[in-house]
Amino acid sequence: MAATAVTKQKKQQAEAGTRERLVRTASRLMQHGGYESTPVKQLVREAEATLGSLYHFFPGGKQELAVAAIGHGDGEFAQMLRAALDSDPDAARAIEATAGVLADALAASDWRDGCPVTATALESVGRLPELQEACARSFGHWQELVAAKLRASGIEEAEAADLAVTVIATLEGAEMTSQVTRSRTPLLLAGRHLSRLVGSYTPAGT
Amino acid sequence: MAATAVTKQKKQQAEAGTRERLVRTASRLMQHGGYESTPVKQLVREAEATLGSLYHFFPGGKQELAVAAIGHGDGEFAQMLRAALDSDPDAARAIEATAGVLADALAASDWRDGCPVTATALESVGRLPELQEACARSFGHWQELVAAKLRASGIEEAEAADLAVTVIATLEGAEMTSQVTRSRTPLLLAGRHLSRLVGSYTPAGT
DNA sequence: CGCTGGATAGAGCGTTCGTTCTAGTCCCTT
DNA sequence: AAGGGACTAGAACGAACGCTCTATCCAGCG
Repeated sequence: MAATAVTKQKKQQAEAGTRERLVRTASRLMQHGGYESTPVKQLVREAEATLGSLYHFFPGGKQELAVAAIGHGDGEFAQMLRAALDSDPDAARAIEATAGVLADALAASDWRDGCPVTATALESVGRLPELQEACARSFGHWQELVAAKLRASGIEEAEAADLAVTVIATLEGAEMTSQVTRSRTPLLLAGRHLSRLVGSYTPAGT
Repeated sequence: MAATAVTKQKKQQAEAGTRERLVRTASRLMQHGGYESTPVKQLVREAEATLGSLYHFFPGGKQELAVAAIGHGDGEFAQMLRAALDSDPDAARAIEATAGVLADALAASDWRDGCPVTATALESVGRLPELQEACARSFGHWQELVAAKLRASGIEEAEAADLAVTVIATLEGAEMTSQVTRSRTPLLLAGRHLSRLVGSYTPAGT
């Protein structure tokens, strides 16, 4: 048991290359076009892997890889979120700054790099339960990050949790609107309004 | 010219059956799974039409039909939005009521009938420009409906337009979150928070 | 040194995709 | 009654889909 565990660890280091490349590429492509619009062959080509490798690492095929890709996107977005939220001690201003960061990233990618989960989430509803759950988990993680920031700014526990749900939902909706209209404005407005909303819950000024 | 116009009018009444059925079915299926996940054959079957009819009415094929379907979904959603916004003279309360209506409709459809545009909008970004523009137009229409309501409640012109963008974005994001998590809560929270936000802009109480 | 099993490689499977095409039906006009 | 255009009908096409399969490579071990 212990021996197999060690072996497995070694193997994972060795295989990290191809497996990681597949997951990262899948995450990026699904961020752009979602699940159905991302053919396995293109995925494998861009990841510089082969079909053999894909089905070796993911016997469950495209869907299993997609679940892993959502997990990867979850982590990446969470990292960006943490950094943006830490940029200002005040929660309201930090959230406005986050919207700004999202707007910049979106514009810099020619409006391609939206939320790494949204597109897939909508496709998965009611047809790919495992994917749908992975997406739901991602939203939960991000909400928790925001909630922690709100609590740190003195907002009461339950209120913070509720507010965090709306903050993430608004950022998601505004990001989609910015993508489709090719304009930073929706995200910047969302930032401004979320800041005002959050500010109305914080006990004191800064 | 006038004669052709009359002829056309007659024809449109005659052809309303099949063409309308195709558009309505496309709108419904795309509401659930988006563009790529909706095969033409299934579409034609459920609309009780045939491929011949589809390519007769929409020489541009699936994409042209999709644009028409987005337009149809736009109109349907706008109608619902108007009704919900009219349910209360106060803008803040009306918007909260709207979120409630969306939550009820979503739950009643077993979380399938989300926004008729969102899924397609995300898929269209950067690959199907005509579809993307149709989606952007839809968002614009809905924003205008909300903006009018806000202005009617005494919010200043420019402020109302900005706020309307965030209201629609938040409702979109919350609806998606509700769909994926199979829970009314995100929509209901969005309604409560939007109400508070809008209330902070309205001049007087009620 | 040969053996073994994880990893790579891609041709090819059956299926399904969007679309085209020809044939046919129906009704309006003359 | 005859002609013509709008509409219906679905078989068939090439391309692309996700996936399977056999062959090969190569590092680690007895």
